[in-house]
Parts: sequence; C-alpha cells; structure tokens
Amino acid sequence: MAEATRRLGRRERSKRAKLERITAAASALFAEHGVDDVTTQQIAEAADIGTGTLFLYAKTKGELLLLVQNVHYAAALQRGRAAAARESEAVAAVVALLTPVVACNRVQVDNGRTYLREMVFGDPTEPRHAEALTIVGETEQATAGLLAQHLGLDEAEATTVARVISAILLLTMASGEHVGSSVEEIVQAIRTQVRAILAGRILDGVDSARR
Amino acid sequence: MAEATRRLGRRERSKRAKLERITAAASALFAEHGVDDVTTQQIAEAADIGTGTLFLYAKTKGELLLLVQNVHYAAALQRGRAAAARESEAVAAVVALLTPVVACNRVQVDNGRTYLREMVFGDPTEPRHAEALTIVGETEQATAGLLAQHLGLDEAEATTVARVISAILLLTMASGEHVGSSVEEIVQAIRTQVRAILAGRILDGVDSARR
DNA sequence: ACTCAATGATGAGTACACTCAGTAATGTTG
DNA sequence: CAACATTACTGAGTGTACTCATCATTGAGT
Repeated sequence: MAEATRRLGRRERSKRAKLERITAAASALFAEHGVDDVTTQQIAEAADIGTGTLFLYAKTKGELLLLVQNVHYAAALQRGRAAAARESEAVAAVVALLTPVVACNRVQVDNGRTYLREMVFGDPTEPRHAEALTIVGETEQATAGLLAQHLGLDEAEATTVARVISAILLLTMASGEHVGSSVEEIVQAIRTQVRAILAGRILDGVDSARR
Repeated sequence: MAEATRRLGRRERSKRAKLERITAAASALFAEHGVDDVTTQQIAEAADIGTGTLFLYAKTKGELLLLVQNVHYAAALQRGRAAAARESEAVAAVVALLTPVVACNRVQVDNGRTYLREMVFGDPTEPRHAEALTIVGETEQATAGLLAQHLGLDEAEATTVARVISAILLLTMASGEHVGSSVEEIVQAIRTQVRAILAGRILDGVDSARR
C-alpha cells in the first residue's frame, strides 16, 4: 500500500473510494441513458451507498453531472489548446481551440445542454460548480492568449473579447435552435460570429503588420 | 357587452377569463415571493381553479413565468427602442436599447434569472417560450438596425453582430458573478464588451465618414 | 484497551411539479 | 328539448429530488 494512501486513515480512504464509485456510477448511467432518465436512487444503488449518502457528496443531481462532465471538458480544452497552437491566423486558431469543446459537449446532446444549464444557473458556491467555472475561465484565458498573439491585443482588451467569445460559445451550444445540429454546423455558427466581431481587428492587425 | 366578446361564446370567454386570473395570480405571487417560493397549488388556488387545470394553460411552471414576464420584457424593449433613438453614437445607442431590458430583468433577481433559464433551456415548442424567443429576435433586429444606422454595417453583418450582442446581454444578466450587482454595474459590463467588439468597426465608420 | 465526542451513513419521510381517469359543462343536431 | 359528441375541468395519485432524525464508525485522549 502506498505511503500517501495509508497516511490518510480509514475514514478518508473510505470517503475517497465512495466518491470514486459515485463518479463511476453516475458517469456510466448518464452516458447510457441521459441525465433525465437516470434517478438519483439508481446512482446510489449502482455506487452501493444509501440514497441520503449521495447528497453528502453532491448537493444536487446537477452537481453530480458537473462532477462527471468537468473531466471531459478539461480534456477537451487541452486538445483545443494543442490544435490552436498549430494555426497561424486568429479566427482559425480560436475556432480550433473551441472545436473540441463543442464536440465534447455534443457527445450526448441532452447531457451537454444540462451541463451548460447547471454551469450558468447552478449554485456557484458548490465545489463542482466552481470547478466548472474555473475551466471556463481557462478557456477564456486561452482565447485571450490567442488574440494577443495573433492580433496584438493588449491584455485588457483580449480578456474582454475572450469573454465575448465565451458567451458566443456557450449560447450557441445551448441554443434550442441547434439541438439537432452537427458539431460542424455549430462550429460554423461560432466561426461566423467570431469572424464578425474580429473583422475590424483583423484589418488593424494587418495594418499594424504593414507599418 | 362588446360584440367581439359576445361572439366568442360562453366556452371561449370562460377560457379567457381563466387565463386572465391565472396570469394575475401568478404575476402577483411571483412578484411577492419569488418563483421558487410559490407552489403551483397556490397559484391554482389564487386563480380559483383546480391544480390540474393550471397545466392546461401552462405546461410547466416555467411556462407560467414566461407568461408573466414576457409582457414586461416586451414593454422594456419598447422603452429601449425609444431611448436608443435619442442617441447618436453606436455604443451609446445599443446600451440605451438594452438598459431597460436589464432593469426589467433585475426587478427581482431570482425571477429574472429563472426567466432567462427558461428562455434558453425550456421547450421551444411551447407557445410562451416561442413568444419569448420572438421578443429576443426583435431585440436582435433592433440592435441590428442601430448597427446599420450608426456604423453602416450591411444586413448580414449587422444581424450576426446583433446576435453576439444578444449573447453578451443574456450571459451577463444570467452570470452568477452578477447576482449581487446593480443594474448600472451590469450595464457597464455590457458596455465594455460591446465597445470592445465594435472597436474596429467604429474606426472603420469614422474612416468611411471622412472619405 | 476503553470511552466518547465527532464525523459519516442511512433510508423512511417530505414537498412539490406534473398526470390521468373520471366527471361536468358546452354546443350541436334532429 | 333531448340525446349526444366534444371539449374542458378536476383533484387524488405518482414519481422523484432532496431532507432529517437516528444510528454506526472512527480515532483521539487516557
């Protein structure tokens, strides 16, 4: 047994194991049936814990979804960062950054939309929610970095524009009109909007490069 | 009795009266206690109808909130249009357009956020939801009009940028970080973002005016 | 090793949005 | 007006997220 694991004591170890089982159970059930067709009872049963216990680990069913999806979102962001680094133009880079996030969110449309709903409207004091907001913040930072790099925006402006792009991303994914759309269609809608808000900037960029 | 009212027949008149009572009851109760602290039972009771009947008129509690709030939103948009017409610069005009909407949304913060949630994530096939989306569409059109007028954007671009501004508006109002903010603080946040995405365009506008 | 506070787990219970099988009201037809 | 078809209304019932009083486990202090 690893030193660190032993150090924790039975109590802490048991708690971690339970959280593991809850995560695994929720992850599997949500993926197979969709959030709305899974009851918290089922998850508790699958995790082999009491129904009340579940709510010691996640205050609401929504938090449970955040717990499961945050991991995937973070991984998608990682892939996006790598893809964006391979692009040499601002819009293309931003789109490359966001595409894996969209793809990840659309694996199961209902779960993806519910995830967004929880993220925006859930209780920000809850830990998994805070985690989600952190990842959104990282996405914005990554976007801001690309804007600074490719268009030479200063930090303040890059941050503001990145927030706008974040809003575009979230609302385009959440929008009811896109429930039946493919990943590529959604990415296209995002691209159009990003291009539009950067239009003036790109000219500036080109101009400043010429000078 | 008015000709039109008599023409409808007892049945239709009774239905309209009921919808009136439901609207009035929901409006009063939501305003006083907030959506989350009012039960559908209470509303049914106040409207003097059976609990099941309520759901013949609004499929969900969320639809009931949309029913109540759409009216206020539409009125706010009207006020915004008037205010925007008095402005002579793009950012100021857009902000003037949106300010009453923000103010209207913040009268009761919880109700406002829940309204936004229903709007974005509710069932778009429901009539009150569709109504809400129409008003959002009108807001976007009004915004697009201002962009065309003050910056000379063509229709396609104006529409796209207007949609982005709509996303800014919705997410800034919905954001958990603004739950405690005043209307002016939220408007300021929106102004900053709008200014940032129009920055390049405003320069273009000035340039084209000079030519 | 024993005691005992402190922390964790439990599942029957609660609250509430929403349903549906049964009933009443309305308009229509002969 | 009677008989009927259609539409609207009803509230007891249902499913489910979440709570809370009670019990179990742990580990620190002696």
